[in-house]
Order: sequence, then C-alpha cells, then structure tokens
Amino acid sequence: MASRAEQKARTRNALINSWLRIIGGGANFASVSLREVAKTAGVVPTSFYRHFGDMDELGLAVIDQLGLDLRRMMRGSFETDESLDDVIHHSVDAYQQYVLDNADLVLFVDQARTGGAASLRAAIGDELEFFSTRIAGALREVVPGLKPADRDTVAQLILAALLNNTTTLLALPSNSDTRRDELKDELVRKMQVIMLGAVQLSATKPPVRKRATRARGSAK
Amino acid sequence: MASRAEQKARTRNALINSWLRIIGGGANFASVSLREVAKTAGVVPTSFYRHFGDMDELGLAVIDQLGLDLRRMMRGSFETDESLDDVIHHSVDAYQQYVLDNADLVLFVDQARTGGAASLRAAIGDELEFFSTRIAGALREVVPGLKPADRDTVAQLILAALLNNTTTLLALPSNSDTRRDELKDELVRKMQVIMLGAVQLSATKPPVRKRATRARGSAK
DNA sequence: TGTACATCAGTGAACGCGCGTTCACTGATGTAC
DNA sequence: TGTACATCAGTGAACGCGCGTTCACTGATGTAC
Repeated sequence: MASRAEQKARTRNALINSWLRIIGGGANFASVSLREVAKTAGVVPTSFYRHFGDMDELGLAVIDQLGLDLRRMMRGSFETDESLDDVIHHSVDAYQQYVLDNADLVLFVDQARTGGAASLRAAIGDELEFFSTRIAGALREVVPGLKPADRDTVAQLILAALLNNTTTLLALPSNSDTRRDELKDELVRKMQVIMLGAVQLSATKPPVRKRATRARGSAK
Repeated sequence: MASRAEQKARTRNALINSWLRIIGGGANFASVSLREVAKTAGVVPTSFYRHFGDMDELGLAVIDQLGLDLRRMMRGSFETDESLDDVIHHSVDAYQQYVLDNADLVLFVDQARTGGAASLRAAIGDELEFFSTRIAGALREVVPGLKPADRDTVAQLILAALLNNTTTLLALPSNSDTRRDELKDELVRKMQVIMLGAVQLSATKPPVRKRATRARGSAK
C-alpha cells in the first residue's frame, strides 16, 4: 500500500519529530545523540544515514521547516483598518499561539540561535532577517511616516522583544496559564512603547536631545 | 611557597578558564566534557571532583562570577548632568566593551540562557532580573516622569535589545571591527527609539490609540 | 625549632557504557520487457 | 498480466573511542605539641 517514497518520508518525519520531542523534554539539542533519536523514532541507528548525513543536517532540515512556516504566516498583508493598538494585540496573540503550538520547534531554534554550529546559526540568522524585513514591511503600512532606515531599526527592536519573550515563555512550567497571560500583556506593553517611539520618530525631524535630570536633588 | 589554598584556587580557576576557552573556541557548552576541561587545565580527570561535583556546578560557579561583575559595574549611580543621548552612548559603549572583554563568559551565558538545565537557567534568569531592576532604577533618574510599572517595562525592553545585540555581536568573526561599530550605532538607534517611547509615556496619560492607515489606498 | 601526625589536592589504573560509523545483508517496492 | 532484474530503506553485528565515575595511592602542606 504505502509507496517506498511515502514510507521514507514517514521515517524522516519520525526522526525529526523524535528529535524535537527529546529536546522538548528538557535536553540541550547539542547533546542529543543520533542513537537516541533513531531509537525514539523506532529505527536502527544505521537507518538514520538514509535520511541525513549527520545531526547537523537534521538541524538544518528543521530550520527549513521553520522557513516554510514563516513564509506561509507572513503571506497576509496588513491592509486593515485596525487601530495600531489592535494590530499590536492581534500580532502578539498570533505570535504567542505559534510559539505554544510549536513549542518543541521554537525551543530548538531558540537554543541553536545562540549555541549552534556556525552553519546552523547562519541559517537561523537568515530566517530571522527575513522575518525582520517582513515586520519592516508591515511598518510601512502601519506607521506611514517612518523612513526606511528607521523601519529597519524599529523592526529589529520588535524582533528583539519577541525573541526575549519567547525565551521566557518557553521556560515556564506547563501549568502556568496565568503567568503566560501576564507575559502576553507585558509584551503588548513593550510593543506599545516601541510604537510610541516609532510614531514619534515618524513625526519629528531632529533626534532625542532631552536633558537627563537628577531624581532627588542633592548636588555633588 | 604557594599555600595549599592558593594552589587549590589556582587549579579551580584553571578549570573554569579552560572551560570558557573551549566554549569560546566554538563548542556548545553542553557538549564540552569533564575530561576535556581537566586535560586543558593540565590536571587529571579525577582532580576535577576536588573542585566541582559535576559540570553543572562549574556552570553555576561561572554564573556567580557574572553576578559579581554585574554588581561591581552597577555600583555607580546615574547622578550626572549628561544629556539623555550621552547617557545612551556611554552605556552602550560600556556594555559593548564588557561583552568584548569577556567574550567567552558572555558566550556561555548567552548559550545557557536558552539551552541550560533548569537550575542554570534559573540562576541566569535571576542575574538578568537584577540587571533589569538596576536599569529600571537608572530610569528613575533619567526619565523622571515614568511610573514604576512603566520603568520595568522599559527596562525589560532595553535588556531585550542588549541581549539581542549580544548574540549578533558574538557571532561576528574576530576581524569585524567595522561591523562591530555599525552594530553599536544600530544599538544606539534602538535605545533612542525606546527612550523616545519612554519619554512619551512619561508625558502623556492615555496610552496609544493612533489609527493605522493604509499604505497605498485600494479598499477591499 | 623539631618531630610526629593529619589533611587533602592531585595521581593513575580500571570499569562499564553509549557513542558515531563501517559493512555486508535482506526483502519489499519499483521498473523493463 | 507475468517474469526477471534493479533499487534502496531498514537491519544487525562489529569496531574503536572517549566518556563519567570508582578506588586506593602519594606526597607536599598544615597543625599540635
């Protein structure tokens, strides 16, 4: 019944999913062994080599998957009549939903982003850059006055906030529904601060030159 | 000449520094072996146990070191007459200098932050939280009108930007002086956007309610 | 100061284990005629 | 449709290796008297 190609694809997916599940279980991706992955996937260790040259290739295949997800999710445009605040809320909702639905995958990416081999880090860097440019594109619609260079700056800032939130979110125990909602609210607040700055940037010409003042007097 | 305690401390430091050097050489902290650390430090593997119960303890000891650095650096206050822009520039300078001077240590922390065992992640989380509250404290001086809750939000946003920059900075090849300076400028720009938002937040009462507008017309 | 004993950082041999990788294989699926 | 051959995903035995950890030890440093 199952064609050879179908069966091969099934085993390949089993290897990938086993790997992600092991990582999701608390292991660092770099210390998961080929043998453990094969065993969890229900195949003999040598079978692994029919699909990937080594564990690094497995990692890169997973990043490819992330790339597809990202491109699919970013297909929609921001041509809506929503208020800026609604855009923030909906975006944060969508982001948090994706992270929770794909916790194991995101956990791996978050680990490998800082701890992976050079090629893996580069692949992830490319995807994040793509994501950043898409955010910058959305900013063109959402904060029209922003100059291209400023859009990039703001987009990177948004991405930094998202990534930081991701790490915190993934570190929570699984029963932390309340804390998760708090984190979402905090992220919304951060986005609001960034957008306040962005809107300000789009309206004024000269950059910040405000003087810092002392808090409680008492000269020195 | 060397007392027993002195010699012991010397070996302990050799173990820590060997570990960090191996990590700095491109390895993931989780896949560095006890034997390799001992060998690099010039002692026999069994000697390791005179100093640490296992590799996790080594990691926690390194985080302790980070804690000391952090507390030392944060001792100074922000009671200056610098402009907000100067505060940003000087802070970014100091931060980037620390990262480059302690690249191996920071590399480990950045890896373990997302990929470490629960206890290690918790220890790092505590240090980052401390750092964040110190930033919030500085904000009290630098943007006086900001409410305490908003100071926390802004501080976390600043920290997110710093951490994101750290990852990018550490991924650069060692001869990237120009790129490093560009990154510093980009980080300064991001801080300026955040502070624009923060200043705005300190001046106005109601939160963002601006309407998003379409970019290129064409209703749907 | 000198002696006798205690402490303990570092040694070296040994262990069992899981690792990545090789190799020749098997047998079901796919293809040519 | 039937037969003969090719392909190739998965098997199972075997390998040498570095791993973490144990143990009894050595000998320099430290302490008590």
